[in-house]
Amino acid sequence: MTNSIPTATVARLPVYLRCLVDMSERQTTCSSEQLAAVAGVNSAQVRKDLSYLGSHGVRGVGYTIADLQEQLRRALGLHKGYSVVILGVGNLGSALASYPGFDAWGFQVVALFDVDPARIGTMIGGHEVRALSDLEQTLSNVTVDIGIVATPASAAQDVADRLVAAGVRSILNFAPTVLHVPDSVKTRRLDVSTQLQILTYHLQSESEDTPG
Amino acid sequence: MTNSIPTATVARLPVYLRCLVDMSERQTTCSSEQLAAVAGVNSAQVRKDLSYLGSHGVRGVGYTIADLQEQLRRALGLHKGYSVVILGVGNLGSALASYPGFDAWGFQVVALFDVDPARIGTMIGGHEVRALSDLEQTLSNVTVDIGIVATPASAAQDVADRLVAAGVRSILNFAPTVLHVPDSVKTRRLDVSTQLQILTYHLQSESEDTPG
DNA sequence: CGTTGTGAAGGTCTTCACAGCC
DNA sequence: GGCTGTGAAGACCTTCACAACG
Repeated sequence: MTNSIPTATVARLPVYLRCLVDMSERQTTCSSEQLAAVAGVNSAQVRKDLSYLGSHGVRGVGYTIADLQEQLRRALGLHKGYSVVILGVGNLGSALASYPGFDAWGFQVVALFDVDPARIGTMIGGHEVRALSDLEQTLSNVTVDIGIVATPASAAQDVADRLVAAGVRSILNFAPTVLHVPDSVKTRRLDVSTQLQILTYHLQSESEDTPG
Repeated sequence: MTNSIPTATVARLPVYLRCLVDMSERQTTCSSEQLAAVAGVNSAQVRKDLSYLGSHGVRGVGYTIADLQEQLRRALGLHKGYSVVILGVGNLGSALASYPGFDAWGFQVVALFDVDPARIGTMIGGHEVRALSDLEQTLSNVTVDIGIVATPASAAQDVADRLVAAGVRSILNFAPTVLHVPDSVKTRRLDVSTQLQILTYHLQSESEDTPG
């Protein structure tokens, strides 16, 4: 299947999906214009994005919400289930371990890891925290699709290397670091301070524009 | 100052800054090639990005790390301090309230809010949790630069509206929702499930390519 | 000699605008 | 009539490649 969807489109599909789930409580059909308004994009964008999934709209009417949801879930691979491990259970990792959004989208947390002896053996969100040194052991027994790195920046690359060595193909990185991994492994960064700094750029560039 | 930096560049500047902070422990100077390797981008990209800040490199040598850090901080507005409020102190909001990265970059958390009576009045990360109904009152007494929305999706738009009405210009949104705000207000989304779904797209599109 | 700064080329993404269809 | 699907245009972003320079 050479049906590759442009990156920019892929990044919007989860947004559309969520909007459709919301909408489905109120309507069964929706136009590209409506979806665009809710998702905060241009309607031509929506139509072009959806056309990569194959054309499932009806001219003069719009899209059937239920069908479109199904298409999106299929395109994003959400009809399968995925297993997840969380590395590092400090404040953020603990919060993630209890995050209800995993279940809701078919992700199953299979293990938590940390290096802190005070945390190892404790239960968080229904899972026992294991020693990080047991990572390889655990990954040899269970298939893990996604590793979530919630360690301090200093430990992130090491942990990522070990995940990669153990065959994990996807990493969600909360540490404020760029991870270096083979091309075959996909990583996404979710870094609070980077995003804050992008906001401060705009805050300050506005105040610069103020005439003196 | 019509010195506007392209969006794509602005998004990379925080990454460069962090890389330079790391590097500064080991060296005083660095080439675009080196910075590019660490930041995971092309070296021409680095040079072009940095050229928007004005040209501060030395041919044949590279950039002085300390100077470049200073330029980046200035461009991102980090020489000023910013005040932050956190809306919603569930798992995620609580974790954020204790996040050391705020202080490190000059952000000051000035208040936490929640609707849950069991949480109101408790202390988290050295701050007392206030009733969300006191939001307007508080914002009329203190200038707040950035609102961090860590509420459930269902409350996010309401909270955002109230922040905007109270004059907050920047919002960091952890709720899995697209916020609708005036153009003058900047928002950034940091949504775990969106990012996970982008990862699953790649996981599944690979397995599709496997010849049958 | 090594590295920057940048014009030009090449991609990718977004938006327009309208034919085609229900 | 209303809305989709899409070619074409335009905006934006990245990469190349090399002159300029310390």
